[in-house]
Amino acid sequence: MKIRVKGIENQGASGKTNSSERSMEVLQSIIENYIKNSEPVGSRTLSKTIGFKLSPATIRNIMSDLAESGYLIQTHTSAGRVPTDKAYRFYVDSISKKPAIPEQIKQKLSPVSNVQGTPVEDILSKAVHLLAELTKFACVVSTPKQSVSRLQRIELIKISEDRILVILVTKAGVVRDKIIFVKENHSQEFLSSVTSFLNEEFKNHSMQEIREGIHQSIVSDRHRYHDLLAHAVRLGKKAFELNQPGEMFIEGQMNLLLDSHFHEQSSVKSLIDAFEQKTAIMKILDESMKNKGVHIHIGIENDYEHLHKCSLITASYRNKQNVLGSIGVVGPTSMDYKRIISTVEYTAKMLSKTISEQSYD
Amino acid sequence: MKIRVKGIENQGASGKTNSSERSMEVLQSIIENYIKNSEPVGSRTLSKTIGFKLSPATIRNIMSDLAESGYLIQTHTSAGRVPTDKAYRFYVDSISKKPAIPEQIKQKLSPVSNVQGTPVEDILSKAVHLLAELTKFACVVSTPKQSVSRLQRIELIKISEDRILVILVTKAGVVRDKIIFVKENHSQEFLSSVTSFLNEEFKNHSMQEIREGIHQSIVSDRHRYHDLLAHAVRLGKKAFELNQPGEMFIEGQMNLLLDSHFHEQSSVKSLIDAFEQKTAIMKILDESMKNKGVHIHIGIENDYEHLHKCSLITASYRNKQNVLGSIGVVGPTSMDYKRIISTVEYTAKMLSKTISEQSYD
DNA sequence: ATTAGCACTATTCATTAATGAGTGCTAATA
DNA sequence: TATTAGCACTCATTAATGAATAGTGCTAAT
Repeated sequence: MKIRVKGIENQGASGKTNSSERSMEVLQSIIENYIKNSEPVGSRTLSKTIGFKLSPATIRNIMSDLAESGYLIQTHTSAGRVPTDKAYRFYVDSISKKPAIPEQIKQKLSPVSNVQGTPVEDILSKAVHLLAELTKFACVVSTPKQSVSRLQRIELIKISEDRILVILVTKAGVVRDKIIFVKENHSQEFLSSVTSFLNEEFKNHSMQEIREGIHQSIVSDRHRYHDLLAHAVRLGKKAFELNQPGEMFIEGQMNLLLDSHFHEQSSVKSLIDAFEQKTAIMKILDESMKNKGVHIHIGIENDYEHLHKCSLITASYRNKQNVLGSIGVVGPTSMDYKRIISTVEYTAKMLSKTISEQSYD
Repeated sequence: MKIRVKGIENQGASGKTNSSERSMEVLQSIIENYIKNSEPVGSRTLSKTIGFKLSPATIRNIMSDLAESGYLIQTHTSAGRVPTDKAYRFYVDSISKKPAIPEQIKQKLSPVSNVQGTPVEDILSKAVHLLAELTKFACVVSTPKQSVSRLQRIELIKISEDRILVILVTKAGVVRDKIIFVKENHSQEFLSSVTSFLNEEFKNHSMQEIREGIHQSIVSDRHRYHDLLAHAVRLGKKAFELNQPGEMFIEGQMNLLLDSHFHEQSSVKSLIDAFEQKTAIMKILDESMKNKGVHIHIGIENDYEHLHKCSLITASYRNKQNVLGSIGVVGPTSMDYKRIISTVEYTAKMLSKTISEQSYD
């Protein structure tokens, strides 16, 4: 008897559930049991938890089939079964209605929306910190991508004969600064003129646009006669050219090390590498910005090998205009998906709301 | 026979070392051995490592005395001896000449000084990251204290009818921003006037001074007739009032968890708490800013109980004018003090050099 | 189709014994 | 008198053993 796990067909109005439906239910129970107790689940235990509706023997048969189809594995002959990544994928895909957010979580996250005049970075850092406390896993958040952000204001401040401090304020409320080096010794007055020119010219344009368009729009012939503009071009180019790599805040790495699933030396080292490198996780966060909603990467689904024993749950946050970045949780593949997914989703929503309110539109 | 470990007196020009001198040498060997191998050291082993100049039996006697004076303990009857915090204190105090910085370390840290127009925060973050890689322990750095920093420039940027973005640039090169809420709807032109007024009035003053003096200097009667000033006072007060708590960057926490000394659950949890709380470590960093040179806190010497199994090595960094913050390493009490101390010292020196060059003086 | 029963397998746990590193003490030695 | 060799003793670590346990797979009965 082989049970087809995919391609379920409901066999009419029969009161009895057909076998593949039932085996899916069993699989679900196994997964939930394992998520809860982190221990291989056996047929007897399972028979109990589902209220003896099926005998251990029956369950054994079903389990055997599920194992054959790659949903379960045994750590050793006489052990219970453990869900595979394939099983988790099935599980999250089959989640239909998300649980309501418990009042307790809402309460805990309320500081995120309760901010007056706080820089965006601090809001993000607060959010990721709370998320880590709530989920007890490692959490990450990417700062708003500069390229999509639109310019609210640029300031050029003379620091010394050959150095100018550039401050960029984006609509999203992010302030970035850097120093540019120049050959000419401009006066602060002159810089102020350039500043107001650049502000007029580029306010509300995205950094990307500005960077790409800075030749055309300014160097266009109709302007070339003006000396100030020649300098403005040079300074502007320098000011906008650096595409700062997006940053990422990490919180609660230590939580993972307390988690029983990562107790083996090897996986701990993997994780440390993963967080050290950052790029892999950053890439996943970036990816998550492209589509709406919650994104789920389960174990082996991750491209980066060091994350093969982790699942990542991410969601993007945005202001009224743009998707800015995303926030996520890194935990063991056996995490409580329902809870984590809804928590991440809610956090991202709060974040979007708060940042939208603070955005300069 | 009791050996006085403190208050050594060299007994004249005798070619033979006296007994307390010798026991100090033995102690030193034990410590270095333990630092190297992380294993209780026994009399036989020690006799070997010092080239059989003393027999195991003699060493046993010395060890016994050292144990009695509180420099060594045994984990159990038949185990070798392990240095106590008191021993480490003796050890670091007796380090006379610091080892030269290996070329390799200099090389590794060179990116810290190799920065053009990088924000101070990024430099700090780079430095602490490299330090963590070098030492394989957790490292921390505090960002420049706002209170001692002197003002380079303030900018007020109108964001919306009731919100103004304040940007403070300090001489040390730190840019801080925050939003203040106002009742009046000031025009950007008006804000520019206030801005230039505040800049003239307060440039080069420390934040502390500004905060304390903002009543006297502006509200002084001779100015009161001017309407702009009344507003400038209000805005200025709001702009400067928030004493942002100093931040702290942490890197390499995970390193500690790989360290064999922290493998027991309890101490891991302690450490997590310590880093979660931050305040305790922050306090030590602050303390370290008060005096020059490297500061060493060994195990039990730390006020904060969760750090009783750690040693902290810290050193302050500065620009030409002020001590700005400090950087440090958190590791097990059995760390290689010589190496760590000189590495931290060197890093702080590089940091000071780089930041001084970038400072706006 | 389901289930009870049983043989079989592998882990876990406690017990035991052997090993070994290290000490402390005493007596011999330079 | 300071040092050392020798020996009895202690305690942790390790390996081996066996009992208990949890679980499976198969077969036969329902």
